[in-house]
Order: sequence, then C-alpha cells, then structure tokens
Amino acid sequence: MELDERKRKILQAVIRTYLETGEPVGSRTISKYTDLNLSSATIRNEMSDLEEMGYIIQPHTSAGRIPSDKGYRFYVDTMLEEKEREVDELKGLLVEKDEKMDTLLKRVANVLATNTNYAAMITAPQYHQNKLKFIQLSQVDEHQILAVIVVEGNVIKNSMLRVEEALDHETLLKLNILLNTHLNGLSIEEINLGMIAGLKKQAGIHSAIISEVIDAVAEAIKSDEDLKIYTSGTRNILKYPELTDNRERAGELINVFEEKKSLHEFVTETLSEEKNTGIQVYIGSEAPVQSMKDCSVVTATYDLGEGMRGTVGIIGPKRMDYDKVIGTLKTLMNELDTLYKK
Amino acid sequence: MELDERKRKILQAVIRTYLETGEPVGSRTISKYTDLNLSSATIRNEMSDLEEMGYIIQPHTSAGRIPSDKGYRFYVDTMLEEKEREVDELKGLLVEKDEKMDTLLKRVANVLATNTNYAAMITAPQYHQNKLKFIQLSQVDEHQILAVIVVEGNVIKNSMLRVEEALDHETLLKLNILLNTHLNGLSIEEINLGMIAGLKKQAGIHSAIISEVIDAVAEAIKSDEDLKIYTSGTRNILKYPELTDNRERAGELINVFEEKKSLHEFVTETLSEEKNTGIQVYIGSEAPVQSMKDCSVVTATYDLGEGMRGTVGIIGPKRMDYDKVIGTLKTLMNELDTLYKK
DNA sequence: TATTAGCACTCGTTTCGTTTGAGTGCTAAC
DNA sequence: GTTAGCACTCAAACGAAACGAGTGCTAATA
Repeated sequence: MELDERKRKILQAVIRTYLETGEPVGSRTISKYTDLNLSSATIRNEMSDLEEMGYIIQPHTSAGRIPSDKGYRFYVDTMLEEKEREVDELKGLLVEKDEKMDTLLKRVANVLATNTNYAAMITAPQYHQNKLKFIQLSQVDEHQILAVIVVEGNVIKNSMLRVEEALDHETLLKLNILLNTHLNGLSIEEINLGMIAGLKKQAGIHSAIISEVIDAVAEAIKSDEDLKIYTSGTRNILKYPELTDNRERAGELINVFEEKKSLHEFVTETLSEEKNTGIQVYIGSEAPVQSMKDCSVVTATYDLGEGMRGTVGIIGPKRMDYDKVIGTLKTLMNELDTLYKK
Repeated sequence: MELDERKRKILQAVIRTYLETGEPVGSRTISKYTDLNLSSATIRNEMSDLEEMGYIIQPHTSAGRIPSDKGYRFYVDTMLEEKEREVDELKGLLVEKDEKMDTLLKRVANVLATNTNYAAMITAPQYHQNKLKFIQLSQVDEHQILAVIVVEGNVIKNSMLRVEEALDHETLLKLNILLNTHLNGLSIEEINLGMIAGLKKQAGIHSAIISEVIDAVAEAIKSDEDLKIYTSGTRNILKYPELTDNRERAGELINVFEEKKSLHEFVTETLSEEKNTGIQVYIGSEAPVQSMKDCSVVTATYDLGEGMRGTVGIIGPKRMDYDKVIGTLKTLMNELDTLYKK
C-alpha cells in the first residue's frame, strides 16, 4: 500500500491533535477539524489503512488511534524538512556572558525546561582536540607536590602527589622544564611508552614522580568520566500521566535524571554521529536506554569552536511538541553561536 | 492531663504500627497486638485523651489515628534515649579508601538510600578553619596567567587571569614570593584592606594582578557556593503515597532534590547547631523548607578532623523508621571515623 | 472508680450494575 | 470512490448499596 498525499495529511492531523490533547483521536474529530472535507467514514477507512501500515495504533477496540513510534518518526522527519518556526524567548537570556561556565549551563537547562515544560539536560563542553598546554609542579608542603595540568581550552586539572621528602627548588625547576619541553602541544595519542621511558631516564631518581604526573596527564586529557551533565525540570516529567501512571516506571525515570548515567549514553552517541542540522530525535525505543522507551528525546550538539562541543537535550513524552522543541533548540544554538564565535 | 506510663505505651504502639502500615490505626488493633491486656474501649478512651493532648490526629471521623508532629517528636526523643540498635550492613563498604572524594560521597549516598529505602543526601566536607597554604601564579600563554590557590585541607582552586602582555619570568617569581610570604597561613578574617594595600604597593605596576588574585583567594576560602551536595534515591520518594498522591506536591519534592538549593538550608543549619550525638531530626514543619512539610529529615554531621566537616541526611515520609535510620547514620559516622582518624 | 461490653452512628472504600458516549466496521446507497 | 446509517464494542463515568473499620457513649461489672 502506498502512503499517498491524503493518507499523509490524515496521519499528520491525527498526530497533531494527539500531541495537543494526549487522548486517542477518532475519525470524527479529523473529519471535522481539517480542511479535507471528507466524512468520518472515509477517514475511518483511511485510518484503518494507516493502522495496517503501522503508523497508528488502537489502544483498544472502541477507541481512537494514537501514533506509533513509526508514526512519530514520519511526523518528525517530514516536519524537519518543512518547518522553520521561530522561538525568540531565549534571546537576551544569555547575555550576561561573564558568569562561570557551570552556572551558565545550569541556567540554560533551566530556561529550556521552563520554556518547553519538559525536562532538559545539558553537558559541559568536551574538548576534543585535547592537547597539553602547560604543566607545573609545586612543592606545597614537606610531603606533597601539586601537579597542575592545563589542557587546550583551559581545562585545568589538579593532582596531589605524595613524596617521601621535599624536593629542592632547583630539582623542581628542572622537572618542570623537562615536562613542559617534552609534552607541550601533544595529544594523548602522541605520548607513547618510549617517550615516557626517555623522560624517566632524564629524571633520574625522580622517575617515580614522572610516572605519577603522566598518570595525571592521561586522566586530565581523557576527562571522560567527569563529563558533567546538568539537568533541570525533572518535575515536569510528572506532568505527563502516560509516563507516571505506573509508579515503578516513574521511579526509573526519575532515577535516570538523578544518576545521569543513562544520559551519558545519549551524549556520547550524539557527539559521535554527525548530522547537518545537528539535531537528532529519538522516539521511544529508538533511545539507547530501556527505561526511556515511553519518552522522546531531542538532542542538539553545540559547538563553541576550538573543538569545544557539548550536547543539549530535551526529554518529554512521545507526544511532545516536536515543532516547538526543535525550534527552541535551534534558536539556542544560534544564540550560543553568536555569543561565543568571537 | 498527664502523660502517664500507660498512655505512653499506647502512644508508642500507635506510632510503631503506623510506621509499619502507613494506615491510620484503630483502638482494636492496639488492644489486640500489645501486651497491655486492655479492651479496645479502654484504649479508645486513652486515645481520645492522647488526641486531646495533641499527640495523635484523626484524619476523619470514622478512621483510626495517626501521629501528629508532636507525637513523632515524642517518639523520636524517647527512642533516642532508649535504643541503640546496630546496623552493620555498612561495614566494609567504605574500605577502598583511595578512590576520589566525590565518588566516595556518591557511593555513601547510594548505600544509604538503598539501605533505608528513603532518599539520601550528603555534602562534601567543608573546611572550616580555612587557612591559605600556598599560592602560585604561572604564565600559561601570552595573555593568560593561572593562579593556583591551595587551602588547608588540600582544597585547590584555579583561576585564570587575563593580562595585557606576558610577565617575564623574574617578575612572576617576585610576585609569587610576595604573595606567599604575606598571605600564607592566614584565614579570610586576617586578610584586611591595609594588608592588601601594602601588597599592591609592593607589586608596583602589577597591582591589578594582585587585586585579581585576592579576589580569587577570597572565593577559594569561602567556597560557600560550591558546597556540593550529592543525592541518591530520589525515586524512593515515589514509594510513599502520602508524599506523592498530590502531583503538584510530588513535583515540588522532586525539585528539591534536583535544585539542591533547599537542601543547603538543612546543611547550613545542621552545621551551625552543635549537639552531642551529632544527629538531628526534623519532623514535618520543623524543617526550614516549606515543600518538605510532609517529610521528615534526619541529619548527621560527620567530622574528618582538621576542621573538615560535612552533613549527611536521610529524607523520607514522616512515618519513617526513625529507629533504623538513626542506627544506620550512627554506624556510618563510626565507619567514617575509623576510616579517617589516622 | 476503673474497666469493659454493647450498640448506634459515621464515613471512607469497595463493589457492582447501569448508563453514556466516543469510536469502530460494515453495508448499502449515492 | 464517497458517504450515510446502523449495529456493535468497550472504557469511563455514575450512583446506589453494602461493607467495615472505627468512634463515642452508656450502662453494667469488678
């Protein structure tokens, strides 16, 4: 069977009304509130076809239809082509630039959540071309040496090293120079075992410290685990009965937002895939996380230049207002662009 | 009217059964399941008295009684004197010492939450006698200077300063020495305007940098806002219908755990008050946060020595198992003690 | 005087049959 | 191909009735 123009229009109408009401929608509604001028009977026939084709589902015999995942997918795909709505509520909300990155991120999440009435998440930017920029060892007290490591993009990592006895000023200086001259500008792939061996040899009796520093450097550069995720509007989840009528399920969802572990999966997935618009939509079981199979997730990748990239996401029920959400995210991307591209 | 021995026993019985069932408890239940050997009628009379005295409440005319805040308060207070149960599930869970502080904290919260079936929170330790230990300025690149500030207890703070043009090596060294000799070992109260003026004068043309460093130092020492709070088991809240039957209310609660702002209030309050056991119980509206007026919160202060102190808290319904919760917290405190006091 | 049995009364909860109405599928007519 | 009409289905809403847990009061009892 073919998905002709009329079927497509009906499907769109069904989905759109369902998004608004959250109730199964019947043939009569469609017949009345579209400009197709078809009787409910005709619509019924078409809807029957659409159900057969898997776009819509009847929750029980005498109820209207609701979109299936496939239906939502169709809707989102066509919509992405067609629409380009503007949402300018975000404008001006990001102007106070000089605040710290993490408060900024929190606020962005917050704005998104209140704006859309869904839950929002945002990751701190990741630095992809992680090159070492600066290393410094300092004697803090008798038994402790502080290693400060700065990576491209000004991510700073501190690490305390224990030593048996204090190093004198000169040795410290020598080690600092040694480390900086050999490691600066290198990425993690470029630091190999041979180089490490060489460094240790040159450090002589202090080779143990070199090992520890290298470990710290490795950690600083990969910085994978401390990918921070900020969330906001978890409470909004509770607003959608279809997500929370089952207590068990609701709990799992809340947990997703608290643990943030599952959110990681989206982030890594999103960051790896590349799409032109930078916006991706996961509907129901398309999500890599089991407990979100009744949700939809819209993610966007932001890019602050210099390899600093992060992910923003909106999580809501499948009947989310894709149109608005995608619009909002696009606007946000633009805002971030104009704010940081200079 | 006086709260004699028998009334006390009945009150305790009422509360205990209510804690188990979560349902209002009636006179018959008490008469049957206690060793008082009194008929339900007698119990009724006594309960009527107890209600008059404000310890218990009748949610509606033909229902059993539930404890009032005052009733809980009585229960908790007497229990604190009497009981000393042991909960040793926590033992051995904290042994792997060498992990990072924040993963440790997360795990503690997690253990507490799963152990009690309530929500748990824990703050990173605060450093109260905040004395400056070490300052270091380094030229990272042409226009940026990194200030590293180490505070007693090895809390490290980094701050990037912008400069018009790079400082030569010697000046940097001079500034470092200047800062360290004058500021080391001082707490925030001891750094006054006169001293700052003196420093600036000695720094000559680089006085602007001194200002920025001082700002960074102030921020590092107070470190008030980045009091991190880790939570776990928010989902458990959903298990108690009395907290979540009202959607609006449930949302607010979830929000408390996401925003963490309200949790701050407990922490600061708990840290300021000093009690012998270190354990505090907030019942219902005793809590400083409006949206938690149907909850109870049990907090404990842990002390890792050297002025490093933090707060742990369990949040649950008013009918929480105070006995177990307090026991668990006490065990935890002991664990932390033996783990760090060396 | 304290305790208890008994009884009438209250009121939320449960149960169950009924009604309602939205929606469908099918068929026959246009 | 489209539509009107009709019988049928079924979840949800409604409402009366029964239930039962619990109370307060009173009169009898120890």
